[in-house]
Amino acid sequence: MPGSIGLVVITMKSTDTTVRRTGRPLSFDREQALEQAMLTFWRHGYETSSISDLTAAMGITAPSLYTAYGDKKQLFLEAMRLYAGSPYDMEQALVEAPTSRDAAQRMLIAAAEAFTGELTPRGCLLASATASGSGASADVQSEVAQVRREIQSRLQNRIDRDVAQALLPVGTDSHSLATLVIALIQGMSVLARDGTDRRDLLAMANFAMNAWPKL
Amino acid sequence: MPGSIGLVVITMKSTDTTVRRTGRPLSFDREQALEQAMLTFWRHGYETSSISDLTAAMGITAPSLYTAYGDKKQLFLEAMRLYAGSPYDMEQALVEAPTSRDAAQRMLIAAAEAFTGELTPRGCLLASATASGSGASADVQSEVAQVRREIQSRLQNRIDRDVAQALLPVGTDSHSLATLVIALIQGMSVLARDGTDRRDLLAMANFAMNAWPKL
DNA sequence: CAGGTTTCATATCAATCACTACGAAAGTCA
DNA sequence: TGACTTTCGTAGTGATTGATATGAAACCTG
Repeated sequence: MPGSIGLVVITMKSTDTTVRRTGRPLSFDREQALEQAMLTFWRHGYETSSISDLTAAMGITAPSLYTAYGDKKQLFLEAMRLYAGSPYDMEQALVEAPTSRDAAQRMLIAAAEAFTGELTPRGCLLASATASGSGASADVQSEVAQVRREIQSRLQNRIDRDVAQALLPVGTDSHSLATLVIALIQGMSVLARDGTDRRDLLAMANFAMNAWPKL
Repeated sequence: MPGSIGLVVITMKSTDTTVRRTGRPLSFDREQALEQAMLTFWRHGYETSSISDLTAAMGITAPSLYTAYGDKKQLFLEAMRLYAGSPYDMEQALVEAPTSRDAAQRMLIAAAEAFTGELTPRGCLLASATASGSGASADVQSEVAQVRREIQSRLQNRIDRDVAQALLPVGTDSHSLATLVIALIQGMSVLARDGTDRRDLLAMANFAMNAWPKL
């Protein structure tokens, strides 16, 4: 979930960059430009980021953008994958947490910190970039929604595991619990954009954990 | 907070409509057209609703829109006030609730229902319409944020009143509590837009109330 | 070097953006 | 009725949108 600024993200693209290709080579760093595109989408949203905004931030011209990434939609989807990180990473984080309660708390804390970073835009790209849009971008909105649902689903599975292992009361409503955590994270994005500072978000997240079921 | 579809909202505009005015009269219902504009902004957002979208929904032409409402920004702000209702109404609702806990619970339930209405777009206009946008709409974003902050502030004051009357533990963190409720409402908007149904949102809201302090 | 391939910068494309000039139409007021 | 005022529909404004055509430039291969 957190943005990976400064981290080298290993993307699993089909184009193998180790193969020597003929023709004039790219004159810019494809990953670095993608990161700038991600930051632009993060700050200004999908439809409300223009190609001009993107090319200015990426330091390339429009034709370079289109030959390197396809079109605006594909560029956004690639930027979104860079932002969200690989699903494997999150699966790992959920597995490594001792309990689902820890996992939820860590997610909330990580969100509060990521949404108020000094080097990045405020809020969450997944929450804000396609929060609204014209009918023309319905497919992009739905792809973003699917990423959110997948995160929620993985957390719910983690909770179910704890219930099965008697770390949570029998009959715990794992669905509502996972929904609650995701809703809080999305809501924190709005508040962070409004200027709520990190300390307040962390205090709120801490408060919210009081709703977590006790044995 | 809920949209007032079907309700006549008394707006406190300086233009007194009871005064006979000279010249050709308006050929459309100003309030009804405003409601259609609100629904359009609600569904598609501020920047991502075009003047064409708005005039089509309102059943008027562009010049009529501009003479009646000013420009796109003023139309949106007026539509937002129609959506949010008068501050007096919300103050009243907060006062009428027996306790701040009831007030918070009612706000959550009202939000869950309003965000999944069959006659209205999903989610919350205040949460989604300006969730992202170009720098050109920063002033509009800030006005929406101010409405959100005012709602949060009023809830916090209501909580403080309960603390003073010993209905809540001394030292209750009213700020975090109010922040939590607002964050949940904003988050529910995102989930409602993703397709989460009313039943799930209500169950989640109910679950979240477990975080409310007990005496 | 010559041939092939890809990216480069320049200059644009049609479509849409928010917004408005203009004159006819429709009302009030004397 | 005849001014006066305001809104009406038509047709556009310049600017910006996402996306490209074009030919020169830069690389690998042979």
